Amino acid sequence: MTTAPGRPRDRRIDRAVLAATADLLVEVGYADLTIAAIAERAGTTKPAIYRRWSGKADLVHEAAFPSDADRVPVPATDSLADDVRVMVATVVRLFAAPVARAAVPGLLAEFATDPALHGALLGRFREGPMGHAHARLVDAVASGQARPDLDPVAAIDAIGGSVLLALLLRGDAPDDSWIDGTAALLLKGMAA
Amino acid sequence: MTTAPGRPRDRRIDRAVLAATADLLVEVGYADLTIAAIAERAGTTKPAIYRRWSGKADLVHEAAFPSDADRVPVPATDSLADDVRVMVATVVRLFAAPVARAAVPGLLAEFATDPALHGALLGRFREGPMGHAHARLVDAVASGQARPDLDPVAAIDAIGGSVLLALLLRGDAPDDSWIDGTAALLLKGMAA
Amino acid sequence: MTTAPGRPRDRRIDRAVLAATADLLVEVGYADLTIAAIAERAGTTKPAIYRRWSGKADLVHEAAFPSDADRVPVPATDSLADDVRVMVATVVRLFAAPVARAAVPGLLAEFATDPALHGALLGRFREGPMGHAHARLVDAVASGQARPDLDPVAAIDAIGGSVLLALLLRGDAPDDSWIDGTAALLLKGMAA
Amino acid sequence: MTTAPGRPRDRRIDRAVLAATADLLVEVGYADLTIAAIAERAGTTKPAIYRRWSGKADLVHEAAFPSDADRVPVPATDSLADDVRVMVATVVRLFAAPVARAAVPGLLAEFATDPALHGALLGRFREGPMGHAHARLVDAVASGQARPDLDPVAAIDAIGGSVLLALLLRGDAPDDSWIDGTAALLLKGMAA
DNA sequence: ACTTAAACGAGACGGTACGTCGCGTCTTAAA
DNA sequence: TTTAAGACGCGACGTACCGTCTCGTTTAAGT
Repeated sequence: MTTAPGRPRDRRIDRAVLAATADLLVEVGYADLTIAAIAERAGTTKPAIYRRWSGKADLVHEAAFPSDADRVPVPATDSLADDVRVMVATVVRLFAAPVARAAVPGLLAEFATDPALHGALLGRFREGPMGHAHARLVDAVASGQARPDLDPVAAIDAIGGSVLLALLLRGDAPDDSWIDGTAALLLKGMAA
Repeated sequence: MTTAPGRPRDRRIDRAVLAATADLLVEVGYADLTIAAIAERAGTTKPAIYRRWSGKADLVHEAAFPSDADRVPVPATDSLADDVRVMVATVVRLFAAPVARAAVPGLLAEFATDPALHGALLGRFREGPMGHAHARLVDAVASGQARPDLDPVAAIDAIGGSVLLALLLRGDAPDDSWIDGTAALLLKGMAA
Repeated sequence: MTTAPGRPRDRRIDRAVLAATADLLVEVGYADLTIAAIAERAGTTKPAIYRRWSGKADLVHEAAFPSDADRVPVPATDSLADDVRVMVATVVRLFAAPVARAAVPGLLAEFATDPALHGALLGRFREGPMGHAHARLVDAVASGQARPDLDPVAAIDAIGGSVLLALLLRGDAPDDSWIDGTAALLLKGMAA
Repeated sequence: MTTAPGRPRDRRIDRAVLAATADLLVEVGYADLTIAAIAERAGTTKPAIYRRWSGKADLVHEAAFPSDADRVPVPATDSLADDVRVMVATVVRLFAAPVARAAVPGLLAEFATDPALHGALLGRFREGPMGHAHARLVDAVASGQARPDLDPVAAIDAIGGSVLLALLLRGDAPDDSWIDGTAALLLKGMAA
């Protein structure tokens, strides 16, 4: 394996653009976010951005959910109750961050048009928290902590969907009491 | 109360525009839907549309969720299990229709920019199926069918969110087994 | 004949754009002339310009050689000597104007790419001064003022080409002594 | 004088680039000619080209008028008639070649922006055919073959300009009858 | 053989302009 | 007043080409 020919990419531009995107996303929202404004804020130009990302959605998806953010795994304990609560709290933490809150509705809208992007973000979640949760639930069914007829996919839909809808309907991050209530509801629904 | 002066609006244009919007929405998706294309398909012009609706979001929201569609109430029985299953199925029926599937992500994205629209659609749901569900759950808590510490809001988030996320993640309408699994999960989470 | 439907063009925009084009052409030259700068100077926008003209060449050609400028015919006297001198002076007047001087090289270059534009400007000249000159020379041959074997086309090439090359080679407008010398040369070449 | 240190330039690249430029110039015209395309056609890269020429104009000017092409002098006879005809034919031969026809309008346009290039090409012609012609005409005035008041500069403008305009107006190379007619016209204009 | 220095290919860089598209508004004549 | 029609101001889009740069590699000439 040899190094790529030609002038190498300036990684500082990657970083500056991602940072500018995250900042502007929070400031003006997804709809009013323009590539030109990102370029200006990052001190670079539109072509330099299009060289790296295919468009606004691609760029925002990387800015809002950087690869190293989902590297915080759900710590599996032997208490299903604890783990479900951690799952809910993790999803809240991930999606309630200002950048994510600003990005998510726009990204969801783009998914309808761009299946590739859809798959990319989905895959990333599957290999991250969603994968962990799925494995933990399968394990819980096997060990008898959860009902034998529990559908892990439906359970994950319920966990993620509750948080997503709470955010979309009310806009602000769910508080601890909401998290407790939702975790209790879901745990009772799953437990043996 | 006297009739308005001048030439009256042509109601056929209202209908043609709504129909064209629904059709195009399914054909090209929310993002690629343009007012000019709707006008052309409906055999009318852009100003005639802007005279009736404030913009794309307003128009789509009426085309995808016509006022008479949510007139299908959740039939309250005295079985919480039956009612929860009906709630889930109703939400699926409402959001899995092709027009709704095409409209929802776009509308969610517009909510971030346009709080008025957010409130409008939300209010409509609150007075429709969501309101029914909320009342039924409050009643269930009071009658002892549900746990006394159940938070009806969290429960509704879970019902709606499960369906929404299932649609967003997988695109196609959830099948009966998913509905059964989700209804069972949620019911067990709520029941006394 | 009925009037065109729709909102009519704002003729003031036409005029403002043509004026701005002529001004900027002289200020910055053809190569550095941008549509965006013209739009800004004219107080309008790029799309409004592209609605009217197909591009820079089309616009410049109209700005540099407005339809009413070539409406100054060569007055035919019965002296071929006088008329040839007027022809030379007319071409000088037409092409030595600052706007024309700035426009001509650029337009010549575009002709290679855009035959339609070539034909348009050519036709306009044919119906203007070039047509007059051609008619006068044919007449001169018939009346015996000019040599019977004179080719009017070659003669017109010589008149126009002399002026054009003088401008292209030296940049500044030919003075009266150059005009006298060239007129004398050409007259002697044509006369019987 | 010692030889330059470092790796010497590859002369094959010079030749390949000039050939590619001439070919592409004829194929796509000056305006649509890009340095990247030339580099690709020549099997080299943009920096290798910019190392040798300052830009498109410089490169084209060398490709269209190679230094050895103007080495064909006007053979001075003692007949002014013969010599004028040769002058006209020489200019036609020089400018009617496909490469020159494609290059000239573009180069003329660049002259407006780049006086250095203007001077360079002009100087080359002055030391070539234009210089020869000028000397011959001065001589003709002195020897009495031409009118004593003949302005050699105006005469050269007329010769070159006639050919240039004929090419620009009609695009194809002038035929022999046009050359005869033009030579006759100019000769009669100059002769004593 | 070993340095030295420039040319090489590759391709990203900052920059500027391009021509197009959709928005939501407006102006007109006719109905 | 609404209609059809279409131009309006506005602002962003994504692309193309410019001429320069930064790499790692190659090629001679001078040691």
